[in-house]
Amino acid sequence: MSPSIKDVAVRAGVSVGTVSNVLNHPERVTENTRAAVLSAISTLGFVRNSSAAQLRAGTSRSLGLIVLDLSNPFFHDVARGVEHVADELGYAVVLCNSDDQTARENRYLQVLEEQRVRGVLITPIEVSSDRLDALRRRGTPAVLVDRHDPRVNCCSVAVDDVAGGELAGAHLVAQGHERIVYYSGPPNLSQCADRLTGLRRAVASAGLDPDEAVEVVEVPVMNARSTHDLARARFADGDDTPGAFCANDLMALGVLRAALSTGRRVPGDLALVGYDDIEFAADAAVPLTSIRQPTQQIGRAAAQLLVEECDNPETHAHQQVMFKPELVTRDSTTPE
Amino acid sequence: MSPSIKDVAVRAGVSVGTVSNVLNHPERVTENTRAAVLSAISTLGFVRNSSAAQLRAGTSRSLGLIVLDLSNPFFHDVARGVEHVADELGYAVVLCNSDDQTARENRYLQVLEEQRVRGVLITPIEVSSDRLDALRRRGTPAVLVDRHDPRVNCCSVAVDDVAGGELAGAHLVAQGHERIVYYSGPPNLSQCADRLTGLRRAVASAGLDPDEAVEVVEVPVMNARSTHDLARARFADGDDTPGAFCANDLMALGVLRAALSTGRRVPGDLALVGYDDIEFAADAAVPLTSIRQPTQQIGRAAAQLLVEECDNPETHAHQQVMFKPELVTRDSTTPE
DNA sequence: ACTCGTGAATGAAACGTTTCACGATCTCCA
DNA sequence: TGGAGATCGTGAAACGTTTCATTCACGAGT
Repeated sequence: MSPSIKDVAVRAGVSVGTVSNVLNHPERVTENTRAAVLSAISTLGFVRNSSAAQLRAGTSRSLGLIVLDLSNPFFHDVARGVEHVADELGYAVVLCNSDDQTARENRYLQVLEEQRVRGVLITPIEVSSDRLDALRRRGTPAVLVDRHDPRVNCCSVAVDDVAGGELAGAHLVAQGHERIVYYSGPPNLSQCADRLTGLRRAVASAGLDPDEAVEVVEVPVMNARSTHDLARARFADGDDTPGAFCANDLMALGVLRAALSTGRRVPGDLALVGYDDIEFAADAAVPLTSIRQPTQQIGRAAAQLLVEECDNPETHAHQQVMFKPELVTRDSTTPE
Repeated sequence: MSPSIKDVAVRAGVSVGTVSNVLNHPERVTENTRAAVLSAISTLGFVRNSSAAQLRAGTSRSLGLIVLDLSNPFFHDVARGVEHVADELGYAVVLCNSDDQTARENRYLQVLEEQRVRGVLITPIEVSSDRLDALRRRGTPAVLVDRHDPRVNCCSVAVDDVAGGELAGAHLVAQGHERIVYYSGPPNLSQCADRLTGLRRAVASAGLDPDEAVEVVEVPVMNARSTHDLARARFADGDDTPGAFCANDLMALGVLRAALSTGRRVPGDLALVGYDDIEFAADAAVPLTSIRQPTQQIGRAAAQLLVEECDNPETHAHQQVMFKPELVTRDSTTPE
């Protein structure tokens, strides 16, 4: 078995309390004894048992973060933001990937609660989850990431998707395109629906009729291949709509490839706007105009809200933070 | 404070030992008492305190996984493989991202050891790390991922990079290209060096002189943009080498864009091979021929080795597993 | 010489589990 | 009827920390 604080105490000729003080309150201990204890620690190779420490202390300094999909750069950046703030404030982050499976999400919530994390950051699969409600009822604060709670029962941090759609729409209209295809994901995803709302709003405020100017194409799986296949079929059928807006960049890359391989010039024949501004957007065959979300900031803000709630449970007031997205213009809409 | 096993015991009218049995050995307990205990648990909203459990049990059922860079799809897939196996064997995985910083790597090693994880899977920044040696000396098994230990002191799982380079080289030569540019990363990375070795070997065994047929271009940062800039400059200078092999797919995408934008046809004027077969390779402007590594399998194998060592510490013999990469042929080398 | 105050170290209690040797109760059969 | 098993449940000990009231040692001030 690995040596305990007791072994260290014996070796250094002091009591266990003193060893603990060296570890946690070095200033309470004399230079000499501290040195003796530290040397005992290193010769024995002592490593503190955090289970015991946390059991006694009753509370941990760690946060749980449950994201939908770590392979999505969006969530990866969010996580980075969270870790950064947590680091600064002396919290550890337990990173969990629910992979869009309710079973996994629930399991992780259970594990995090058993570990007595101070709080949880989560992009839930369903906005209202019994498991999550129970957690919060028992006193573990939670913050929603990239989602809003319809009943405003906890803090949340998200991005204004309507505004994002509006940015894209306004940009396309400003380039003179009066007909736009919107490649959407499943319409029950609020992100997809909101972006469409924004797009239609932009079109309307340019004096066009949204019902005529905007055509919605629902793509079942929001990836490049699936979108490519759909778009290619449309192009083969003679689709010559001059503008396209995609619910994410991967989809836009699919449309781009379909367009180029059917002899269309981008942006000459087709102006294309994506969403998310993923790293590769700038490096695509035609660099992609996209809507950038402040991903790291989302993570940072969420972590700050959570820690604030953990530290001041009584005075805390729930907040719904909403960031604004930003248009990044590249070759896919603006001729060089 | 949240209710403890004691509160549950009182509520259900049984002893704490019985509650513990319901939790851990349900078969030792009568149908009736089990029901009573479970109902007490749910009305009180009891959640087991894993610190206490682990403290008493002395050992945990969790593994640590430290990767270099979670934003790299390669490591993401490895992690997926690890989680899958761990799940099956009833282990939890603590996922850590060292982000290529020694300080972070050391901090995580410390945390994992304090948590008394059963074992650690790691892609270390330096192959020989004092911190890691110490960990293993104190009895926590470790397995190297995507690295080999020169002193064969622990298990490791990696991919044969020489073979990968050879595959790429043989393929390009078979297509009739007798001059090849190798876009390499920093040559002190064994991955880059090994792939070059393989490439030269393939060229040589086709009867060509490697020194003449292979030109090495060192790209300082292994991403798309940096490679694009370098390649574009070369193309502008009139480079007309018919074959190119890149140390990873992002670099290949950079070369691809540079080639297309300077009017070259791919594969007509330039045949291009990448490495890693990242998800986007198939969806690039010209779908990319690439060398696929069995990423998930790496993770699975590593996890299996680790668990094996954890379960049979005495009989265990260290193994160095080496996977073979695979050529995936797409349009960037084969005319349609 | 005596007390007081201060700073350092002590040691026992407590945290919430799991474990295990030990009772209690019941069943079955001689 | 009695005793041997088998089956359930009990309760105290133990895990390795942290905390905190207490003790100790040592100078300074009267």
